[in-house]
Amino acid sequence: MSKELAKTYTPKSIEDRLYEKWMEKKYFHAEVDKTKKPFTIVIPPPNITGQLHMGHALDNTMQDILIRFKRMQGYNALWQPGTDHASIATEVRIIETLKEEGIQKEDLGREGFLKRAWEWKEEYGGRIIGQLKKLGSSCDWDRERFTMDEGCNKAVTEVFCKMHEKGWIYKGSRIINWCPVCNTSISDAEVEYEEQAGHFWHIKYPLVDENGQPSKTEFLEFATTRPETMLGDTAVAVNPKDERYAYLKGRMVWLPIVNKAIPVVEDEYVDMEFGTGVVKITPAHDPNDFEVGKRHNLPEVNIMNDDATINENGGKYEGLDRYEARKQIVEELEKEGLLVKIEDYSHNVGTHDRCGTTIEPLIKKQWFVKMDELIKPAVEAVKNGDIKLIPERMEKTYFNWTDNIRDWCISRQLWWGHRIPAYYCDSCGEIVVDKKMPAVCPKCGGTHFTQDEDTLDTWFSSALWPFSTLGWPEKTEELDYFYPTDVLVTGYDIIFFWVIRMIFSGYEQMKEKPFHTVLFHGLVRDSQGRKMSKSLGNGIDPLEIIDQYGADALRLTLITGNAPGNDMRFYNERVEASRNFANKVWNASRFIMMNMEQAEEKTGARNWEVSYNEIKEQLEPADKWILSKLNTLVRDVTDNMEQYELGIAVQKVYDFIWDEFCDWYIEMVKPRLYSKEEADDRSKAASLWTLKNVLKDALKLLHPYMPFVTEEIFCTIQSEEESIMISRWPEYAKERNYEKEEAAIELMKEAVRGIRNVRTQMNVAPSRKAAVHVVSEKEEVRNVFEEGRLFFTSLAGASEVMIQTDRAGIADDAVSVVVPNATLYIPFAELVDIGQEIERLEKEEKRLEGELARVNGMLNNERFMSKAPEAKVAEERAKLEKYEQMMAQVKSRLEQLQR
RNA sequence: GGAAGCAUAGCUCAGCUGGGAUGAGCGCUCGCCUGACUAGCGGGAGGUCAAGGGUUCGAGCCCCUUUGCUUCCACCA
Repeated sequence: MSKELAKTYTPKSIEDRLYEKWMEKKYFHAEVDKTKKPFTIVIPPPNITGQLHMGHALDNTMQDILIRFKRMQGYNALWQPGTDHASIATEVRIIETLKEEGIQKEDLGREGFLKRAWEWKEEYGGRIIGQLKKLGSSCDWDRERFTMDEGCNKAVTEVFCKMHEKGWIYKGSRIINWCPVCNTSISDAEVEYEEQAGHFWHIKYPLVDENGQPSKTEFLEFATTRPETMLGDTAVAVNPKDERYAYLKGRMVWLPIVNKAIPVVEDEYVDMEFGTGVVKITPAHDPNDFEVGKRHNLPEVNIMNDDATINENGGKYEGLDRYEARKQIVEELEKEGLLVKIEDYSHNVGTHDRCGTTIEPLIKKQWFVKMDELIKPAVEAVKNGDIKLIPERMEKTYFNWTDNIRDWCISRQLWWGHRIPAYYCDSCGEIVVDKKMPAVCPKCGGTHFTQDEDTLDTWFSSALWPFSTLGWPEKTEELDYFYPTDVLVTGYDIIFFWVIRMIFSGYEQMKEKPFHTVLFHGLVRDSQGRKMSKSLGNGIDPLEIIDQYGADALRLTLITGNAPGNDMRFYNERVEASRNFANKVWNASRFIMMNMEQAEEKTGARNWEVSYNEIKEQLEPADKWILSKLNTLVRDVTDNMEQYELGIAVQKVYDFIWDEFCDWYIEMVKPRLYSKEEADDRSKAASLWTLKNVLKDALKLLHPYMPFVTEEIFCTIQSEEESIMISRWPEYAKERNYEKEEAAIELMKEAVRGIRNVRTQMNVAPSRKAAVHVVSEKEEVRNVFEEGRLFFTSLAGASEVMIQTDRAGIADDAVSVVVPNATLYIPFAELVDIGQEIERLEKEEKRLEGELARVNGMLNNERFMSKAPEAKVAEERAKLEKYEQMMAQVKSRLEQLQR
């Protein structure tokens, strides 16, 4: 009849099978159901180019925990999955593979290239999904989306047109970051600064004399890190307050090589303290110079082609690469005697975060999103707490960005992505932004249009993810029901790219926040604290870890021992510890099932398969104690999880299962289970009932963290529910609080620990079994144990051992240990070294003195008394009383011993 | 240049709005193959909570200063 757990825990043999079962049963699927409260998470869509890495594993484990938890709590839990087309990343990868075949993307043409890209998506887009499944992610795969599927495309076009109409999307000529290798503009957020060793070239330009010729005697010296840009210089700037250069007002300088006169302008931007206080101005190739140029109406001379070679404005340098041009220009300047000196200089250079190429600031016509109005509700939402960031300190990073926000450059010169819905009239060039190609030009009546060649920044579509995936811009039931979503889980590294943009998009399009909480996690680093990266080759593949230790172990490892938003180090020893825990749970469960089976064989009935009320009267102190402990655990764990303190919550479950349940309760209950007496069957049933039900609830608490092992055990041990993942989350039950029993067993644990210590010190041969009877002068303690017997295996072999238990705080209580069949009687005096005992008591006395001082300090402190809540004061008063009692006992015992 | 974080046991890290560091895992060490589990059981050693100052009856936690490390933002030619 009974199913059995395999003798050894082998995750490989259970995980895939259980996942398939869950899929088949459609447990992950959520439908609109107005009778239930929704709980929604949208997945940060992984790139289709992606391979699951530790960051994903952490991110998705956290989401899965929250979703499974809420699902068990009875929410209609939807975890909305999908993937991101990742325009640049994917396009770069495809170009790479094409290169291997000796094909250029231009050879294929736009359509041919896109065909390849879609094939590529089909081939690799599913890979990461399969990997997420390995992890146990309970996403609603029936709702899987893609940022470039039909619905998302619609949403993108809709938003673009709406915002354009509002004037918040515009096309403008600006200086942008250009990647000469990817051949596209990139946003500020995609620029990564890198410290590079370079040079500082000190150069001088001759002033222009009265005849309009370069002076032979007057020069203006300055320094630059990019001498080649001089080809595009249109001015030289000094600070208006700089008296050294006051004489330059209105004069011109001679731009060598290009051989023309350019003005000297005065601008606050120039730092007088830095270098010579003179700056050459190249508006077309430097963002700051661009601003200066705008202020002084300077011409913008672009000297570069898109591939970073010099263009026709560079005269004889035309066609040279930027670095080659630099070399030759420096040589020429030197020949002319205009090079003063070369200094070594290390400075930050902007590079493209995707390919590492040094970016080139260029002036280009690009599409921008105007941010000043759009950002306001996003700032407000975090300020007034509508959206909570966890940990809170992330707010600083958030505001740092919003306060310095600049317009968002959204056009990319790529093919893979959402093509901009802007159309140019072939006859008059009029720009029409519309959802589809217009038929007639509103300006000239022309009927032929060409669509803008550019595509949108990949984050433009992901910004809409929380509502586009739910059907927007259509008015869907889903949108109505699941939006706003609840929690967003992500790494702090994409707060600017994604989080902020989703927030302002949500407010703008939906008039409502996209989620109420953002839960940030840190980076997963290697065992030495380095970032995991391909180039270092120090990445740990989560799939290998799963293969070796199981997904459960990996998940537990990623969640424990880490506070929100902090980076964590990953090393195998920690995974091993997690796997060992899974194994522990496995074996404890085997033990319980084994005993149930034996009991059934003996009595022919499963007389523990009853309700709590039916078994209540038969429970013994140990049973009540563990039930009470479990009850508290349920409350605490639920609390922690609701506060998103996942690591703390699971740590508590771990401690409960291993220490309290396995190491204490199971040991205490063994003698009862092994008893051959028929009279003990009732007691046996009570313990089996407790074992099974405590285990079941503990498994439930653990399930969000370790879904596979808990499901396998749950389904084996029990028949009425078909899966733990749709079972009911345990709830705190007041009637299962047994304070007296709890206190008594805790006391006894202290005592037994004492016995073990004594025995170890005396090197007494171990006895296998022992029963502990509690003799207490306190009535309530006696009452608890009157009927109860507590048995231990692997316990000390002494009998009639008196142990002081004032450590647990109750005076004059003592424990006597009776060992069956033992003939050895060891008087207390022989067991305890009097000197040691005095030392211990003196230490205790000192500690109590400290405690008394502390509590007295509090109770006598006016400020504390006026401000502290009553409960707190009462608690402290109780402590005071307890400490005073203990003190008295310690003192009398000391006196006794010292005599 | 601006900002944030970290500094607690040999290692990696928890410690909630200030109220006893019996902290956790790993490692080390001693003793156990006890009928669930050697992926285990029972003990033990190991911390002036980075340094200095302040607030407080009381500080790992709050404030200031210093030192060291990490990260983010900006970028001065």
